[in-house]
Amino acid sequence: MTNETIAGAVDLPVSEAPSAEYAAPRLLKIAEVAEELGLTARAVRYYEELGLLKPAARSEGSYRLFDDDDIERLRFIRGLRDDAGFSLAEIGRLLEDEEARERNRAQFRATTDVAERRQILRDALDRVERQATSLRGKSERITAMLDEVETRREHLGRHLADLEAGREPLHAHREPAPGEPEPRESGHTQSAPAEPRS
Amino acid sequence: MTNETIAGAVDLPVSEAPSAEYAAPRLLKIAEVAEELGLTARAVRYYEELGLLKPAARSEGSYRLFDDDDIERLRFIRGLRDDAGFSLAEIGRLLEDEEARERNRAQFRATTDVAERRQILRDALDRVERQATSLRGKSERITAMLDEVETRREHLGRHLADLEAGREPLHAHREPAPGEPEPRESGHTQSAPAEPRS
DNA sequence: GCTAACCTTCACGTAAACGGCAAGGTTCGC
DNA sequence: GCGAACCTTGCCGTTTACGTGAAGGTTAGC
Repeated sequence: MTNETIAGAVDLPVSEAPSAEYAAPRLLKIAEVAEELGLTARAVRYYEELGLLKPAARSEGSYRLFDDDDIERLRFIRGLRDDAGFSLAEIGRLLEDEEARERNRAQFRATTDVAERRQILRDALDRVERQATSLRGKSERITAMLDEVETRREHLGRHLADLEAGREPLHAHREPAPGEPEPRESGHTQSAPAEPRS
Repeated sequence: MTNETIAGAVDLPVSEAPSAEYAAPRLLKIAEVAEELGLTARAVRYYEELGLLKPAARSEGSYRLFDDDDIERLRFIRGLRDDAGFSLAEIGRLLEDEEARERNRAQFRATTDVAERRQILRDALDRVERQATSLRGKSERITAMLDEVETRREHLGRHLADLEAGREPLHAHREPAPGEPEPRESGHTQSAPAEPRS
């Protein structure tokens, strides 16, 4: 309902009017941000409290004001939380790594000492590898489950199509029945109780 | 320490000794299961309390006894929790779907009515598609992040290799610096504050 | 310049996912 | 047949990720 242009509710904080040359960077109040992201104001405050979100900016009367970067960051957080199932602590670590990366880039540019640069790169590489490992674990697990599910879906689809077309393949020649893949015994991605062994 | 053959602590529930022909199905007590899976006994009891795990089997004195299927199920649960970040409630739903699938297969085999079979297949397909959708969301999100991270890693790797080899490519010709990909402006997978626009 | 609507900071409440302890029953080796 | 070790069922405590007021300041429209 409200995912069209939200615009219309905010009009730049009055304090020290900009030189009218900087395109005013559209600052949103907490409820607006929350609405746009499908969060609650409380949640956003909580994320700030945990240090996931920088103090953003405050109005004269200490209202929180969020810019586009903040919103991006919040969207990122929400994605990690909802889609990837990370805890806020994990998200915090990922974001910290992200910031350390920023700082390192500055550091890297600031020095010309090769040894120091090498060290910075090493650190960055370590962090990135930790992130990758963490993600790969989740990714592999989920992909495996997804494959399994997709296989079943195709199987079911074929079955259903057969039935719909009237030609029921009288599966007396040991067809594995609806959703079961071929009886393989190496299972450890299998979950269902599987038929009794004897 | 104890992940070799656990055997030695359990000796089949005495009640009504089997005909000595059924290979005794190795039943484990809760602590043994917990150890093998890296869980705690409390957690396992909690999963049962939530209905994720069937009553398994009880010894004469009401000790919980777990068989291989239970262990598989627990391993599945742990995987979904740790790797995929599902809540126990979500896991419960997935497991219920899994069981509904089992029941449906039995139903399917039990009937020969084409309409009924078609309905069973439709239901199964619906459930599977729900699972797939749920998983795909997570998978895509994580894969996207992983790609991003991998890209950075390769970038860093090349950089470091260059430095190690002594041939520092004096990146004065606008090399993006350590971990930054080419400056693309379409960003919305980006999180870090990005350099000031002007 | 007043009020409704929004914001602020406490502060306590809650659901989820267990941890931990108490009081008592069970198993098992000796 | 007995004690150490393990199990049982409560039941209360804890951490995480917020929800829900309370008490009061701020903003915006009239």
